[in-house]
Amino acid sequence: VSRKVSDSTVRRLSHYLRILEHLEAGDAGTVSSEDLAGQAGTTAAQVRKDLSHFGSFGKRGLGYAVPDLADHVREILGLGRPWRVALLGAGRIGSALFEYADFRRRGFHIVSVLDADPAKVGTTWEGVTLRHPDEMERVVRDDGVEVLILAVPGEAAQALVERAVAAGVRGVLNFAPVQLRVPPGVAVQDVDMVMELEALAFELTHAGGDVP
Amino acid sequence: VSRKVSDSTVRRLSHYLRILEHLEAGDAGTVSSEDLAGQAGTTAAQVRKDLSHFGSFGKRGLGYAVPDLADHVREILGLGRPWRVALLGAGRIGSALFEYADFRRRGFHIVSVLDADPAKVGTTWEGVTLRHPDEMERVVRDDGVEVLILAVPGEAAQALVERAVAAGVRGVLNFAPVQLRVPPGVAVQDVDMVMELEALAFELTHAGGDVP
DNA sequence: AGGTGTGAACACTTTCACAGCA
DNA sequence: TGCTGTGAAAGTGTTCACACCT
Repeated sequence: VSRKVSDSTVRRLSHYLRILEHLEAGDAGTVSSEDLAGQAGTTAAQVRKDLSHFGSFGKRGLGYAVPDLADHVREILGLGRPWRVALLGAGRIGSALFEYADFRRRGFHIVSVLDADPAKVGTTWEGVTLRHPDEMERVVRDDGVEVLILAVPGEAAQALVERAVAAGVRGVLNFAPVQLRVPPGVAVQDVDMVMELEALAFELTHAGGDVP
Repeated sequence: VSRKVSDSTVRRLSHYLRILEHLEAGDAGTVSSEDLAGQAGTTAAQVRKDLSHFGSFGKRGLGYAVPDLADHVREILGLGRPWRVALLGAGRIGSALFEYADFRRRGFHIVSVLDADPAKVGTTWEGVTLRHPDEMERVVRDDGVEVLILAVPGEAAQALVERAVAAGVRGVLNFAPVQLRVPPGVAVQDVDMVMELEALAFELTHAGGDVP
């Protein structure tokens, strides 16, 4: 028996979690779907529907207990355990991502870094020694890598992903502007900043409302 | 008279454009919706429907002329002219974005950089002198800034956006993990890398298919 | 009262299937 | 013939409205 949960629902859950952690840090012991919706920029019905796919976490007439709901959402998203992540590409974007503290805060630990630049291979970043992509298979196996953050220029992306997947990686966060081909069972999330800017350009261009 | 175009359609158009520019660089003088769909990871019907919102660009029995269609898509997305962009936040992520060549290639020109760090203010990056956010209004006016890339730590985001918008900015590409409040007529696109990783974690966790 | 959980109504998107033109 | 452009059908996601619990 399986119910499909939409991608938008998952994204919203992630957003709710951010807000809940904010509330946890503050005083609030309880929130209503109305409150949460307000802060997340959605509707109360949407919040309740999203949560209802996974269980009944609220108390009627009261709302949701903040720490309790936060725990549930973390569990739903699969954040109940740490994730072992490899960073592929130690260039500008790669190094920025490596230092991005919010990843670790949510349990995503960058345990390996790979880069083809001989000047970088062998150096150490906060205790992680940079390796050459030739060592992909060994690194994935030895470090127990589950997820790959792909921040390489683009031409090399597909070949590297194939090796990573063959070695056991099951998820890829892809910053390369290419359509990756992966076998079934492997999850890919694309981050395309040019696409976002273009969506913005479109909105601004067609601001008046109508399209020919 | 106004037809609404869905966000997903716009994202796909951006994707098509990337593929078309690839084809342009190669030999291909013409593509079918089938071809394009294959490379974009969608269906032929979807491609045709997406394009049909804006006109009839193909020839029946033949397909689409590549350079012609590329031009049309560029025009649709609002890339027919350059865009003046300001970068707010010259930290790790900000500096990576500044050097991201694909922005310029598509006509997004970073004409101003602002950062609160006194050690950075006054220095010059590829001909752009870093300014302090206090000068926001002057910078937006003098440099003709239309779009803001927001790459600041998060607490400061809302206040800075309000000033930028008041000064005339109409679009924001937001990397700060906060829900920005902007007046109607201002477009915001959020890029949340933690959310992407969480979507990945969710997929991997619920791989077997079913949800309680 | 007050706010959740949810089936049913609604809105939007994608897919189908085919008429129509090069 | 081959492939586009497009109404109609199917499928998905969102909103409504209210029964139900505390």
